[in-house]
Amino acid sequence: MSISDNKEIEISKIFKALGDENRLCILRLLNKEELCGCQLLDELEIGQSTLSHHMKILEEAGLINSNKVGKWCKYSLNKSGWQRAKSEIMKITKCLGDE
Amino acid sequence: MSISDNKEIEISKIFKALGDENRLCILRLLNKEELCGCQLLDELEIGQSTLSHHMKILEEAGLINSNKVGKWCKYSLNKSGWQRAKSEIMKITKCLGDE
DNA sequence: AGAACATATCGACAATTGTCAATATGTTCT
DNA sequence: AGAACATATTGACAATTGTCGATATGTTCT
Repeated sequence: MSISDNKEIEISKIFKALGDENRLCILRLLNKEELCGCQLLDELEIGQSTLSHHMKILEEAGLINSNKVGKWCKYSLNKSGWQRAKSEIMKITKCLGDE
Repeated sequence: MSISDNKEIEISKIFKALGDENRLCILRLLNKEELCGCQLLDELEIGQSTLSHHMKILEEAGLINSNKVGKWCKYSLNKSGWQRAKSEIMKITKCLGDE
């Protein structure tokens, strides 16, 4: 469950969360499938505490959901944060004629 | 003219550029109209050198164009960076069913 | 109960970032 | 030429961020 669905999330927080290579990599991996932390660790060149830190930032930005199942924590993409990021981009670029 | 149109711009650089409140504010202002630095300064609570720094980051990310006209520098939104940001978001969230 | 595992938190540290004042560069006007 | 203006650059500094190792918490298995 996302802890931030009901909060007013600052849009800059979302973009900040997207502005790190490791976090973008995590998001691309989660696009393919739901994964737990230890699976993500296999794919990335970072330590466990660093991963945990990144997941917290992504969750607080509303970009992912986390679901504790036994000793695992399964992470997946959360639609609402993405929707906000996209609509903000649409809003700012509307004079450019999106297509 | 943008100095970065012909360069390969990293996607995280674009999101980093979007992850600052002042820069988002600048972009929202430029959405309404082309503006020069001194006009932007009137709207923001930052010093001139700080503004110049932000404009450089936005330009290097490919999000704005700058056009020197006499002693003024006129800034406007640049389509290509926005297109990349949007298409990256679309790519990562395709499993969520964009609409 | 104890071992092995998954994740979170804490404290420390280096790197990056946002900001400013001062200065430099370049333009326009008198 | 000199004054006034617009912007860029430099150097300094504080705040934030990404990273790690160590430790804590909680779960599963034997």
